[in-house]
Amino acid sequence: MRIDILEQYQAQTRCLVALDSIIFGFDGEELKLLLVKRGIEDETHTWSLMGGWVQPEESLESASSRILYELTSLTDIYLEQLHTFGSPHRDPVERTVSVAYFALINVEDYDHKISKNFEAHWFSMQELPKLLFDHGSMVEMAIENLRYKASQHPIGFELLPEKFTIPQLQKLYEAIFGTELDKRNFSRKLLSTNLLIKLAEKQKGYSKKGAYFYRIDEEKYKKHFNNFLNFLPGSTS
Amino acid sequence: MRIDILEQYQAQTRCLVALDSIIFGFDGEELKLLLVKRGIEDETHTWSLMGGWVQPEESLESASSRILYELTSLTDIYLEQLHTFGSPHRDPVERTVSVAYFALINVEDYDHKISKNFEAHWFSMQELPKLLFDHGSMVEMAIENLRYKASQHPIGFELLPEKFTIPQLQKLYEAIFGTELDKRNFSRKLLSTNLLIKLAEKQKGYSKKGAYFYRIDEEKYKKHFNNFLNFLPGSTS
DNA sequence: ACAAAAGTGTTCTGCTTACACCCATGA
DNA sequence: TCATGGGTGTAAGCAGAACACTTTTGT
Repeated sequence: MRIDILEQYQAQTRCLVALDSIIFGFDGEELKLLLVKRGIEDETHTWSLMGGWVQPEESLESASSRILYELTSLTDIYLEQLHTFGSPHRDPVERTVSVAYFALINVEDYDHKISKNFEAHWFSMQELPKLLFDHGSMVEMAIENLRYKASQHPIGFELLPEKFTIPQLQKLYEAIFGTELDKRNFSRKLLSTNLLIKLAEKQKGYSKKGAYFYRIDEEKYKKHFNNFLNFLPGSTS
Repeated sequence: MRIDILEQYQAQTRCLVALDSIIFGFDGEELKLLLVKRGIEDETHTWSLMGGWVQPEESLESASSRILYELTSLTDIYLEQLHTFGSPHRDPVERTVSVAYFALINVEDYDHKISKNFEAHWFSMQELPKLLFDHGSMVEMAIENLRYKASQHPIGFELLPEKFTIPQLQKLYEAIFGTELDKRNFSRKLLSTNLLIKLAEKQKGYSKKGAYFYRIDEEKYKKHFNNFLNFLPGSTS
């Protein structure tokens, strides 16, 4: 390695590199976003995305998993890089480049008793508070991306418990797209993927008749992940 | 702002933040990638993506435009953030987080007489040399992304001169997707977008009959950018 | 006249949509 | 028994795919 290269490296300014996670959940009715008040340290009490800084020996992926784990104590969650935000003054304290990830978690698995270090709260997408810095744009981009992804890949399942019913899944898609779907067309297309395994058990309590539970065929799910689903329109009935 | 926040900021390590551009071009037959030897400074003579560092008062977008301008002296080119790469040791000299952008340029506009600071060369996608660091993965991700984008949005035009023929455009799509398309289906679907304006002039020299030139309707192009095109399969004839 | 590329239409198939009735059960 | 949500089938329309011949013109 030649000296002039090292000099070039030396001459550059270094930036803080942060990670922020847009964490989506679904409570059976609405799409939700998990926000935190970095309240212990911050008097302004603005809600913000869960975030943190990348550590010296960490990749971006593992840093964002770690940060998510610190908040939710969940592992193996769906996590995908969204976009990197780097306007010079997005963070007024010091220039910080932030890599945003979006995560899909199953709200039932989220244990809110854990990590009292953070004051966290699930917000309806309809009623988001004002967010820190440019976190609002991050959320906007994330929801767009989620819509696209969900239309093309069967990622909806990541937001549901292991056992779920078709009406639950339909409600989820309706929440993601903000539209109503025809249940006949929806279930036909869904079942035509052969991705679902019908269980003997029925859901109790929600409806009188009870809907059958299904689980996803993990093998096929991974294998067919890149197949288009095209779950977009289709109207009510 | 409370002291403990400032302390937290202080405690973090800073990283170098780089930008790398995956620059696509089309020569009428093949999809090409523009690579540079950062030869003046580098004895190893590895080819690499065009890159640079983000400056203190620059956004990521403007930094990548600037870097592209330094190499090609082109402005107003199609440039889109692809992904951010941050493995701890991807750059052996010092930890560098690199934000990759992909660019579409018209090869005819590219003036290779300019910027002798860089030894640059157009490579066929079939015959890429070994690349610096993780630039190979960047290129892989970029081509996937280009395929997707081109299938959903009419970005193909960005790679062509202002006036182009339908057979040229078809060859471009064939190069992007590595497949052959049926010219009847292709031109029908293309014209059905109403995005093309037929010119009186015909292309000379390439074929005996000569194909009509078209140009794109800029207004509609911008307006309909988000409309799906679905230019994927369709076989030969 | 012939070679080489441009240009153009039709049929078939399968997916998407729209739409309505019966079923099972808890209250 | 009735109200609520679960579950299923069918017909019409449309877009994608497959496919072949004529036109133009330079040599």
